[in-house]
Amino acid sequence: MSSRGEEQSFISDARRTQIIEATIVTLNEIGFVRASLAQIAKRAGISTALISYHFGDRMGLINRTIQTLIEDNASFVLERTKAGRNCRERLHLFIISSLEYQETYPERFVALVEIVFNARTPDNIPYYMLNDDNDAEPLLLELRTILREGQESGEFGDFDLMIMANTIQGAIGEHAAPGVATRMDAASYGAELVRIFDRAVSPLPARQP
Amino acid sequence: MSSRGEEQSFISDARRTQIIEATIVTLNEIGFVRASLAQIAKRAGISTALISYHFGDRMGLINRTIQTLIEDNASFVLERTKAGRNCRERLHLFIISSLEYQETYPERFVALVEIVFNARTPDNIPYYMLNDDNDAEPLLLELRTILREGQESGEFGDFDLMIMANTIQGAIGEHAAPGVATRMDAASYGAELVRIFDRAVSPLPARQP
Amino acid sequence: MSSRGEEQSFISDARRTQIIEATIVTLNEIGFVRASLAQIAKRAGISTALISYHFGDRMGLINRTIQTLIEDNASFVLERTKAGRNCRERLHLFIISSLEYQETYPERFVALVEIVFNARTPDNIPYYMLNDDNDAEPLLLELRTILREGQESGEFGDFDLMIMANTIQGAIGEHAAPGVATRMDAASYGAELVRIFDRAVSPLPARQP
Amino acid sequence: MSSRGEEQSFISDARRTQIIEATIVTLNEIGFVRASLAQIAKRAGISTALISYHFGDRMGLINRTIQTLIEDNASFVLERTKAGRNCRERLHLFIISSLEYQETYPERFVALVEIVFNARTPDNIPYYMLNDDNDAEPLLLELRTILREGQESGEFGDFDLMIMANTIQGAIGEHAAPGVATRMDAASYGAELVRIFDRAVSPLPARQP
DNA sequence: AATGAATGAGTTTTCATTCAT
DNA sequence: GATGAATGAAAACTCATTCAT
Repeated sequence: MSSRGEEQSFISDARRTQIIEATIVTLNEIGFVRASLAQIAKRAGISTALISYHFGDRMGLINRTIQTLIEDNASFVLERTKAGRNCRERLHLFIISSLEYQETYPERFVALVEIVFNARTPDNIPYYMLNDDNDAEPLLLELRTILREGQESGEFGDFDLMIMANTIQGAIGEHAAPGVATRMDAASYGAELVRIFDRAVSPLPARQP
Repeated sequence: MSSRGEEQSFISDARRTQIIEATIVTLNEIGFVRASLAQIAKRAGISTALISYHFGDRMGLINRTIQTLIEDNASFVLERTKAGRNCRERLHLFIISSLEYQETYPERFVALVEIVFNARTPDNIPYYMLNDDNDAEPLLLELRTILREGQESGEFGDFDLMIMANTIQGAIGEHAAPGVATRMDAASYGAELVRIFDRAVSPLPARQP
Repeated sequence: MSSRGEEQSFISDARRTQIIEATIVTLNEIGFVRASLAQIAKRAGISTALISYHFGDRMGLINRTIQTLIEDNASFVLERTKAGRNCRERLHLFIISSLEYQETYPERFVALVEIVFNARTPDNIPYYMLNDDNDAEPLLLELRTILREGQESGEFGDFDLMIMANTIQGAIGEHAAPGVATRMDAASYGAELVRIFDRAVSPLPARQP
Repeated sequence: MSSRGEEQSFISDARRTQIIEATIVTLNEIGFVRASLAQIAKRAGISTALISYHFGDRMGLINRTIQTLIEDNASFVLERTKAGRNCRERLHLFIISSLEYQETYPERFVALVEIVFNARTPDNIPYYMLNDDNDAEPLLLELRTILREGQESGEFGDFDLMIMANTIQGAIGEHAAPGVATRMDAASYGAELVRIFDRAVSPLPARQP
């Protein structure tokens, strides 16, 4: 509670933020495999020992970084999504704001991918295999909620919730695929995704000629 | 033509195959980052020097492995897909046989993912950013062909070719997502994907009630 | 200016000096080819990683070592040579003090030879082919200066400057040749060299009977 | 005695010669340190195992190579030197033909230097420290003989035999020093050396004005 | 005579981490 | 809070050599 303690905390927080930002830059420039503490420290302009001091060990830093990345992305998208007045609109907003985030902070998306697809727990479980259904992945949960409520309200037709949610999220991530982002900006890509999934989630109009 | 030359080639080829298989196992067990030559050699029951002898260097091995993985997957799927009598059927077969491959050789899919998302060229370009539209990625090309021909024949409606192709391929890969494969076998998952994308590619039925 | 900064610098400098001395010892004992970082570290009583830490890489260490060796030798000889009151005297002092240095620090001379005749640049240019006329080789430059000034003052006769300089320097180095140093100490060897080159540089008395 | 045996011997000899030539090329291109059997075999267009087969081990090859180089050089120079009708003439011929050899076969001289200054015996004695006075070094022996006989005949004055011999031989080698050979061809360099050492070996003319 | 296959030993270098200051 | 110093471990790679063929 002492002002000294707060002051130190401020400094610590700033340092941690700085290091995490340097980590994101490093992941973009040279990838997870080569992102050693030395490389990160160089980009942060500090010593490697200071990273260990603030994050305990390397995986501590990685975990804090991915946590930051997920939270940032989630808060950005969730804030914009909740403005939707019905499920279809919320789905549209989800797609569009997700792409807007990717376009605005491309390096954050790359850093996220680098960690998720490279990091493993000490017992060798890949991070991309970790997310048990309830924990983490707030965006996937939100997407499922939108879809479920849409089905319950009759706005959407019949489909498997998890599959549709994963498919939509996967499609969003594909904007970063090689050749795609260079060919089409996030808004156009989003518009097309909206068209595609509008049809995909619709209540079976194809069978009612 | 001498039996000597063939014999030696047999030995070499067999060794190379054995090492690539050990690489796939290693990538599954401990991931790309920890898949050192020592770990691979241990699983193959040989010395690390022998790997260098047969593949030049580590990236030589990685590149040969990914090439094998892509070719195997492609030939499996393409062979089954070509049996389709129209574009919709070929799309169905593409989805179903892709999932069948993933379910039959899950460790091959994981190995592919590990390499694609972790390897980088010497100038730090991620492998997942490499594929220019024409080169490599035979399955993505086939998928685009199916979709394009479907549009030309009127079987399919209007949508962006690349986006739809990427979306479908992404959705197929999501079968390996945590919780999905445990909840649903490849056949069921495929059936659901077929339903979803049948609607998504249909010629605008949603707007014709 | 802080005692902290100086202290740390002291530690680093001392370490670097210690490592260079261990390098010289190693070069004498087992030669350039076998002088691995491990061998040097063993003699210095430290880890190989510490060498890399202080010198970047192996060639960094080698280059710093040779630089030290050349500077030490040059300052020893130049200091004694400048006491000469005319060119002939300076030439005598140059020869004698060079041999004195070799006799006093024989291991430094060996280390220098080991590096110069074994090291190559990354593009395979031998170190013994590197010295362009102006750069480096301060002793050779001094020798040429003495000879040139002696010619200009009339103390010395006509001869090619570079050839005579190289010949004298070569002759000095030959004291370390097998059988020579064991047969004759530096002072006697120097006296004989002085006699020889006194005649060699003299203004053609042989043709003026 | 069988023609088969001779034939094989022919093949063996040719092979050995070929490998030694490849060794010389390799030593020139990349130096002793990097001249591995693999590099030599590559340049010879054969397998490394064949080198081991013909020379036992690496040092066997090196020793045969240096032996060849020394013999070639010696026979070239000795043949030309013996034509001299007195000691002074033989000294001139020795100097001139030595330089002619160096200019004609520069890569042989470099290879010799690379081996002599880099190779060490198993108990770490440098090759450049090996030559006991009688053995090997036929050219140094010849040079000493010329000088001794010149002194005995009165053609030459008083000087230390070994020192003068080493000095002359060192001066000859300096033609390969950086900047020298490019500035002056072997004939001019030889002429200047002859002038210099004519004075140096003369019977004390400097003291008789 | 010749080679491909194979390996153990050894190379340099980088790494994450600890510790005294 | 911050750093320079230091290290053991591990990385990829190269080497000389052996051996079966």
